[in-house]
Amino acid sequence: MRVSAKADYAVRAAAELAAASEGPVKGERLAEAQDIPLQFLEHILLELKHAGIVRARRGAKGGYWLARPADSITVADVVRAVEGPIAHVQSSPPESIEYRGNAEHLQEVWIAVRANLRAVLEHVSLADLVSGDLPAPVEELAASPDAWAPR
Amino acid sequence: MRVSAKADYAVRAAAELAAASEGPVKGERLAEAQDIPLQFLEHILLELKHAGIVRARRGAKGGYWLARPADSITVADVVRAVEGPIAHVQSSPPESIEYRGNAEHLQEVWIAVRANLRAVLEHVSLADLVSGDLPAPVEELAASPDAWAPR
DNA sequence: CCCCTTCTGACTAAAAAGGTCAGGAAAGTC
DNA sequence: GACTTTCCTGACCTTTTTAGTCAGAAGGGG
Repeated sequence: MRVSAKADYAVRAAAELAAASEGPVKGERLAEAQDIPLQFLEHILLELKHAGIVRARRGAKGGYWLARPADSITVADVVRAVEGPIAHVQSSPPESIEYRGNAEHLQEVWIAVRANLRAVLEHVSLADLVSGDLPAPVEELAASPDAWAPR
Repeated sequence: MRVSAKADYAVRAAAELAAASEGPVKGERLAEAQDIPLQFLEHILLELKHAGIVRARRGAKGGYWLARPADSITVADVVRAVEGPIAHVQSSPPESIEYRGNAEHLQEVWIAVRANLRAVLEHVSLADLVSGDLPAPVEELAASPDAWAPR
């Protein structure tokens, strides 16, 4: 139930790309802007490229840019590209698990958990993230003081 | 963003305890009922005991039982006991992370993610889980066919 | 042709995941 | 008091994941 450094880095780099209006951005600039180890970042960017989220060109004047408009790429897209499916249980998707005995309804709980994760991650685009103008339901979640309390 | 086998096992064992109306339940019975490796389960039960969720007695007629009524223990309690804090990013709680540059609003996103996780996990009690009578908002989440679609 | 930058695979160290094994310690029974 | 039962605990183990680093190949630009 935790977010890996890789996923965090990936989203931050993608946000930086979303904000770069023109031309390819060098890996080094992304690494500096977000304070990410360069060599690790390049591996992440490669994964994003393979997932079709990012494009790249080599050589002088080379760099990375988003393959699609920033408002059509969600945080979920980026996280899935580097971490795989969201909210798997024991490495299987919750809809494919069969629970027995008194745990039968646990499946519905995990499904609800995933649905609520998706409700945030699939509705925040990179454009939203950069502008800070998050979808209203997400904004509301983050506005509650209770959401900021540790536990 | 995944649920470990340990957490899954812990919740299932706790559900089984919640359903056992009377007397201590032996580890072996729990293991059989939920098809969990016995020795691994005992370690998990020990963690639940240390967290004050479960109690135990040794010897003949010994076993495990819930330390509190089943409707006052949530799935979140059990998951936290074995997995630690929910929705940490890079091993830190989201409210303590400072993002720079174009990723500034990422913090709000992770906060919203955690809030939505809590919205499910902290509101489903072991009693709810066993009866199958989940809180209405959770039920609604799980009812949507979209929530069952892989992605 | 040379420099720049991405691309790729190999490698590594440390931690986590998912267990197993062996024995000790309390509680109950004969 | 011996014996059985069951929990309790630490040590150990294998595999996978995490979070990187290193070295070099390959493609673009001037």
